[in-house]
Amino acid sequence: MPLEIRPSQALKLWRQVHLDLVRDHDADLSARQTAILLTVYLELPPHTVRGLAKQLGVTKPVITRALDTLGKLGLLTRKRDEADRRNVVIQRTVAGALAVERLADLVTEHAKEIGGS
Amino acid sequence: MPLEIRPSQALKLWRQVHLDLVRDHDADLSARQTAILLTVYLELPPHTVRGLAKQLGVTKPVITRALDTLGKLGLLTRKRDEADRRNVVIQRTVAGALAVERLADLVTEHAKEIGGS
DNA sequence: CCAGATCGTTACGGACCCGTATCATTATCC
DNA sequence: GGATAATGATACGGGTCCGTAACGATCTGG
Repeated sequence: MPLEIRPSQALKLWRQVHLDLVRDHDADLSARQTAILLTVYLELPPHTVRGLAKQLGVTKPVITRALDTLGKLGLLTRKRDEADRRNVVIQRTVAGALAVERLADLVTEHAKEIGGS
Repeated sequence: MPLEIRPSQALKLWRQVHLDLVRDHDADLSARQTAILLTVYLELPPHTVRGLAKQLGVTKPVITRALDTLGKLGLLTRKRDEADRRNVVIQRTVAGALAVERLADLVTEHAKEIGGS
């Protein structure tokens, strides 16, 4: 049973959520940062810089810089992989989980407000 | 009949669409630009710089710069209001309508892929 | 008319992000 | 061990955006 959304509903939803994100002057993540954050919190670990770069179709420095920013915001952490010390494992944080949860609530709340017209 | 989305579905949808937006190296609009674009195309005209600034809760220069970028991309146009020449009216374009439509399709397509688990 | 208000834009200094190229560290394989 | 490969981080030059403050153009009211 797929999720049924009509184009007009999708646009209304997209707009309302983005309005909230813009008005909430704290969390203004770029599309890349959002994609990284959600990938780390939705997909099974482990997550590496290389793996994320491949999934997003971008270069490694892009991931490194995004991790710098997301780490500064406390939304995730980096740790050396002790098995293979070349790798860096990206780990979740409490603050990050809360931010993801808040985003989920934001979307679902606005979905409720959108009539099925 | 409200639109029913559970939090886990919302997050999957948000991630998949953002992954597509990141991989599509053309249209990487910021959250503010997206909010402006969708407001212009979903809400009734006329749209002014001041009105958009108030709706988004940001300052006027932010809107001006976003309109510069969106205009350079051909997604909308500015026109002097002849009745009150202090005002600037933001108008839609064919390319902008297509971009909005493409975004709507992107969201609805990914919604279909998300199982109702 | 002319002072004041309103509208959108521009100037400026600073911060962030990008893509390419390069680097330091670590593992692999003969 | 030593050459090679792989990983993530960094350097650099360039572009975009931000927030505050100022600006020119235009309307309004006495």
